[in-house]
Amino acid sequence: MAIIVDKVQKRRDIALACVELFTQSGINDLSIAKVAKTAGVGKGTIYEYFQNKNDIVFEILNILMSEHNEIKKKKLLSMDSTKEKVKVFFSFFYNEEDVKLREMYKEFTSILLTNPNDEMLEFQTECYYLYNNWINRIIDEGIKKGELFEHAKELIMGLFAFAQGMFLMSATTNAVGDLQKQINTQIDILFELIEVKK
Amino acid sequence: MAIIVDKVQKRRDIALACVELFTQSGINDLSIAKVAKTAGVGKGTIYEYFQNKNDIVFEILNILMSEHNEIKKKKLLSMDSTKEKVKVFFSFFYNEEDVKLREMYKEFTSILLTNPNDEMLEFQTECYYLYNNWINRIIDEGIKKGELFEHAKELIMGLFAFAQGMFLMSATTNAVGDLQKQINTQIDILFELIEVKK
DNA sequence: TTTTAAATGACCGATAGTCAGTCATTTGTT
DNA sequence: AACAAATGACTGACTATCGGTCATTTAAAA
Repeated sequence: MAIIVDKVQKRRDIALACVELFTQSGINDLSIAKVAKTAGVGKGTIYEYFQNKNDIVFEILNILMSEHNEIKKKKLLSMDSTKEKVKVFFSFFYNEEDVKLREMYKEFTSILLTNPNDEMLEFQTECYYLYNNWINRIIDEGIKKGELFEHAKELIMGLFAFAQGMFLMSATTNAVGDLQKQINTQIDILFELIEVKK
Repeated sequence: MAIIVDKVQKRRDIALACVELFTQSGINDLSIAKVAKTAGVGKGTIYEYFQNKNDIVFEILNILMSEHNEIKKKKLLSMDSTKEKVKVFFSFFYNEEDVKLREMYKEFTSILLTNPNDEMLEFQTECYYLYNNWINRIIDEGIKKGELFEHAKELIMGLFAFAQGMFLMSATTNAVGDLQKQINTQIDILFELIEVKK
């Protein structure tokens, strides 16, 4: 036998070494050669661990995403107001600290729209369910605490799609000035409708 | 002088000749050589009329988009119910007859997310304003006719982003079953809130 | 015949992806 | 302990492809 490396870990390592590279330049301006050099491995090695350039984007997104989820989970636990929780939940789309993740998310979305593979679609689907559950739980709590009306859920579920759509627009047009404001205003409007007045 | 061709028209012609090609294969599987062959011109000629492959996508989208807008405009004029108008307005995202446009829209969005140029961003921005105006006018009419409450507008404006977001999700996950139903249900929910009960 | 816009495809440079060969480490044998 | 054999990891030269350029050709108009 010979050396056995942890394939999964090495894949991560290579991807991690290229986070800056990918978040600074767009994927289209990057060659595999450049990536290999940055990661300090040979070009052939890249293909031992990745199918292609898109696959590297996928791995980087995975890494940044789970980091992000950990942090957000903690943040949400330390909060009381349901409305604030919802706002923090959606802050991903404009938060200064999530720029890198957002850049990768844009690249990844671009890939999903044109060259998806099953693994990527499945990942994105999982994310969707995960976030849906998060919101659901936040709203459920709000209802239990008597802050929100029972019908809150059916209204709030559209919010995720709304935020996604606003983000897309802000990324693809010059028409969205202040994304944070737009999203939070919409949340305020919705809460007017679902919040139990005291 | 020599032959003077209508540059704008020829650009359209070439693009039109490739609509099928682009809507069937993804842009990544298409070479300029193939495009040129399909359009019946030399490779160099392509570059007389387009900056690059993305620019061809842009032209095709332009064509399909304005066709679509014409048709939709007429359709909307022939309708009475505000709610139905709104539903028809958003049918772009799932209508069987708009598949090709949607395919191109996906490709175009993908480009906008990673390699936009100013012209594309401006176009997309114009579209955004145009559609915003359309909805606004529909809702305004509804208010004037006494079908809707005054506050309808602030609620309905989020709908565009919502639909956009739902479309994105349906295109990038396996989690959205029936897009038409999802969108229409959300419209129904909203109209519950803004419709004047008789 | 001259002029000039339009069209062209051979050509070039870049790059994604492959693969035959090398290297490093472990295992088995004496 | 010494060494041979086995094998997975790694590599970068190589190939095929493709986007984009440009010198040349074509043909309409003057």
